[in-house]
Order: sequence, then C-alpha cells, then structure tokens
Amino acid sequence: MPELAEVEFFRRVWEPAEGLKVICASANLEKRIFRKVKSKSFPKCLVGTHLRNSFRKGKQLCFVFDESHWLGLHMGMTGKLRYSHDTKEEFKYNYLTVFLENDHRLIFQDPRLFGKVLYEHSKEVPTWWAEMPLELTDASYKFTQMNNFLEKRSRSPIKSVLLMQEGFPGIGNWMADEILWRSRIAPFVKVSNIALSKRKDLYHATKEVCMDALEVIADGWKRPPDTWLFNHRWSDGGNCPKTKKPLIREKINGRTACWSPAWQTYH
DNA sequence: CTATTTGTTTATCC
DNA sequence: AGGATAAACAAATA
Repeated sequence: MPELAEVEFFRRVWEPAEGLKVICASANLEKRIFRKVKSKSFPKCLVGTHLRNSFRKGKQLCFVFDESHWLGLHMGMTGKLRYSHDTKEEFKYNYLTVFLENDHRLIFQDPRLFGKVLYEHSKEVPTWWAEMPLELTDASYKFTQMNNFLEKRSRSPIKSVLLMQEGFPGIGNWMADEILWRSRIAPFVKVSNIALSKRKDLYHATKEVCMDALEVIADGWKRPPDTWLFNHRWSDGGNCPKTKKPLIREKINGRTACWSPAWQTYH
C-alpha cells in the first residue's frame, strides 16, 4: 500500500505527538522488521525522551526523539502507523508501541513484515538518513538528473526503472502506472527506445503525479478523481478514462503493470 | 487447494 | 564492475 503519498500520510498520523514525552515503549524484537536494530536497549531507550521531529524522504520515515534518538521506519507492503487514544482498542500485528504522557500510543503495525525499523542513538545524522536521494518534488530535481539515471538503465523496461528507489524515490506500483499513463508510454518499452521529447513528458508527469498524490492522499487520504488511472487499475475489467476501452494487466519483472493499449501507443 | 498483493533484498547470470 | 532478472521474504484475501 504505502508509496510516497501514503507514507507522508502516516508521517502526519504521528506528527501531532511532537513535543510529548515517552512513558513506555515495547516491541516484538523477534520479528524480522527489527533485523537491522543492533541496540540492546531498544525500544526502552526512548523512555523519558520527547518526540521532536518527523521527516519523510521517498518512502522512508524518520522520527527524532530529543535530537539524538533516530527512529527510521519503512512501511514495506502492509505497514501502517496509528495514533491511538483508546487504550482498549487492540490491533493485530502491533509490533512497536510507544506510550506517551497524554495516554496516546504511537503504533507501528505490519502484518506481512516486509517493513523495516532502524534505530541509532547519535548527535549526528545517521548515514542511512543522510544518504537518501533528492526528492522528486524538490525544485532542484531537474530533467537532466532523471535522464542521467535513465541512461544507466537503458536496457530495462521503463516500468521497472520507475520502481527503482535510488532514481525515483517514493514511486511505487500505482504511481508508476499513473505516470506512464499520463505520459502515454507503454510500461514494457525499453528506456533506450524512448525519445528525448517523450522523456520530458515523463519528467513532467513524474513531478505532477507526486504533487497530485500528496495533495489528495497525504492530506486526509481522499478518494482520487475518476479522471486518474488510479480508480480503474486495481482489478480486471477496468476501462481507460481517456479511451473508455479495457485496460490491460500484465506482469513486468514480477510486478503487475496496468495500462491502456490505445492510449499508451508509444513503442 | 490456487493465485494474488501499493516493496525491498539477495543471488545469479551476463 | 555493474546492470538485469528471478526468487525470497510472510501472511492475508479471494
């Protein structure tokens, strides 16, 4: 589920807790989402600290407690963050719970366990946070940067390249399909076969889908308009909002791609 | 029983 | 060396 905009939505779920003190913390450390956590004192080391800041880069989240406790979270395929006041409310698959002074709980749940927790106690910014690539929504992310990445991946289908986080941080399966639909490029097209002018369409569609997704989903998880591919792509039987003809669903390198054959004619 | 899933990570081949 | 691809990870849902 969580791509750039959904992850930003979850950052905002925990954001209201900024300034609050941690009373208690518990984690199911045997679960594989904690496989990168080395500290023996996690998560008790958070007790007594205050949540100070929350950040997102691509699909990665970082919560900072007292300017020195860095908690990195990745939602994987099924991760969710909750901010719960009801102490009787029990959720399955709560693997990290932080109890706050206002009787609210910060909860990370992840049934499928493809998520990842990172933790570092340091005054310095951890490497895993400092080394994230530039955001696609940043004004300094230019066409040449995107094109340089495409040049290195020229033998792959464009759909697969859009899913590579080092080049397209935050893009996931539905956003990649939306970008290709808006720029009218079929997902199986090899990057080397995409002309310069078409790459510019791709660049603008990438920026646009990121901005639109953040506006609609990060802010209240509203239902996207039917003019997007989004509402039509999830199962067999959907029709293209442009051509009104059936969409095609097919695996490309193991991931389902959905596209409109008459609309995405570029190949 | 089977097939499917909005994501990485690792192994292997080229 | 580094790019491309398949399999692995784990568990729910249809």
